[in-house]
Amino acid sequence: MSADTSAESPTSSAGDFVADAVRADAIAGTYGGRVQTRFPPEPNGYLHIGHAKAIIADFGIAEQFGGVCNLRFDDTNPDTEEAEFADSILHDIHWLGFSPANVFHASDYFCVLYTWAQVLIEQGLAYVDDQDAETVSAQRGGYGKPGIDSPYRERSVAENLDLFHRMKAGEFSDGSRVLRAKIDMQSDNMWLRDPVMYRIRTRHHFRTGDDWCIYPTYDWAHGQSDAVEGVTHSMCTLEFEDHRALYDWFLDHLPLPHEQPRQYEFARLEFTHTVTSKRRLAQLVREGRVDGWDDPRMPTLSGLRRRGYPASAIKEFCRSIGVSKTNSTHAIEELQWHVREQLNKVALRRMAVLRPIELVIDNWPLDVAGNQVVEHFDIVNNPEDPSEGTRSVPFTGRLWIEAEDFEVNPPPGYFRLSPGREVRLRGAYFVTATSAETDDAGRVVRVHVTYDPATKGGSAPDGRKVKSTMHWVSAGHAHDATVGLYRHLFATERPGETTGDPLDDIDPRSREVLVGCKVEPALAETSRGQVVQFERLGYFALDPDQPMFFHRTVGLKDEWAAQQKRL
RNA sequence: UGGGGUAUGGGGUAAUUGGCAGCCCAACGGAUUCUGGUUCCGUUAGUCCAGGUUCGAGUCCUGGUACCCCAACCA
Repeated sequence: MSADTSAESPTSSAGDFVADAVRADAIAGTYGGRVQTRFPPEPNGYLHIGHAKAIIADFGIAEQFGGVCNLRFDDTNPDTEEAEFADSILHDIHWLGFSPANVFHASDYFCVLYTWAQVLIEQGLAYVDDQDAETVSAQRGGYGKPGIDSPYRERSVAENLDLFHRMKAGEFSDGSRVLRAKIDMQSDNMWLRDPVMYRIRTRHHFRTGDDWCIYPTYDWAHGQSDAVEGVTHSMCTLEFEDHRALYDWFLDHLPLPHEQPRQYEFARLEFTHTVTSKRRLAQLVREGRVDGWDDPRMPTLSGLRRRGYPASAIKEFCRSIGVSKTNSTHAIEELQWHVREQLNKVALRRMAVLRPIELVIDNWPLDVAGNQVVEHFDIVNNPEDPSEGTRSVPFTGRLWIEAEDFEVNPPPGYFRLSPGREVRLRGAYFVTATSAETDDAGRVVRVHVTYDPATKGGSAPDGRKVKSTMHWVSAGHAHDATVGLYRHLFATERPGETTGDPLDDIDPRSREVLVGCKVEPALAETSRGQVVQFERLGYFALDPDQPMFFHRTVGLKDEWAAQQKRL
């Protein structure tokens, strides 16, 4: 299936029941062939990987059927929302490669919502309740237990209208009154037990300023905003399934400018070892456990971007998992597979040594001044893409190699360097180990080898093979760099497995930083922010904010550790 | 305790709507390879349970089981 290796190559995408619904509507002519969706984030934090699924579903459906998808900020709660968050959200959507047809805000409709609330009041379908939140909640009853009517439920239309106007005028204190829909306090669906539509909140809103002191709730704002905009298919996550009856109820009683939209619910995207809860991510930022919303350890889109995840990998992953109603937790490795898949085609290859030991070539020549000869080799930048060309890498008789690339007593299946064995130094020469020096603790610190001048460039004229090709960095030319290895972002988040403070679950070993690893000089020419593959070590992103600091994006095959264990 | 949902190999996701259970990841085996990467070939393994209808059931019927969501003036 590699005939088409372009980034746009469509992999088989999983099924999508919303697409089926759209098709059915097209056949039935429900919306006159119109398809309109919307992505409705609340600007109270940065977008995380979980949102990517919704973005791709919303924009994807519109794209697939030649419809439009708008961005609509669900900014109905002035307590938590900020312009900074709205900006970051728009930026992340663009990064993923989508362009909203329009950028709307629920707050654009505060006036319509206010008018429509009066429409409901006039029909006797909404009333002002003077009770406090606790009382209202208690009266709501419980599962299997009916609720009881508020004593204010039967107020006259005139009185409700008057009270509602005065709520808006700021005559009442915060929390002293609410506007409620008059539906059914006996309903099995808790959301139909006279839900709150407006609450009094004397607060500054980041867009409407101090124009309002009453704010609509999610339920009163969402479906109505969809209806005003002309949305046809309104997708949200599974926990809103019970709200659909309310969504429909409101719209059934209002003078809508378009055909009535319908809500569809799909399962939220969850990963192993990953926190996808905006509340907890906000907590990490607030308490300074991370450097910010875009910290590379964060599962936010901005964090992943900084970590080197290509947007295409995230999109391909989402397409592969489809849109279904089954609650499921995806192995984070699955996302990483897509990251490697994309990166393998484009990441430049470089050599680096994370845990260096010295390799001395005893028969390496000296020049007339008695210094070691320096030879330069042209090494291919990306074997997957010859057009990336080669780079010149200096080579001498004193090199750094990876500590784990040498074993005094090689276990079975180990085919790198060991005494008497010949291996290839990538792009340079074949070398054969002769002896090793150890420190006081018995660790190998220096390996002595001899090289075969006939194998210059890395291949033997007599056709003999070696079982291993190792990476290396010239000791006299190496740059020191710092590498951050992110083992796990956060602890496993599984319902039932979490006890106490969520932050206690974070693995303190989640970040391992290696200081002073050795990288080849050509790395310095690689532009910042780019992802390179360190030969055999995995993919690393050069942090644009920190000179010579690399974040591990993903390993090649993270099973290396397991293989080691088996040996 | 009432209501709303969901169940397909180890993890996900399909099945022309009643017609050979397919695909991706993982695992395992082999081939290629100047990265223990990539690529290629192959193997293992699945319809929640119990009945029923039918020539034929993942799909339809009956009855169970498990898990998720709902009693915010959050979204």
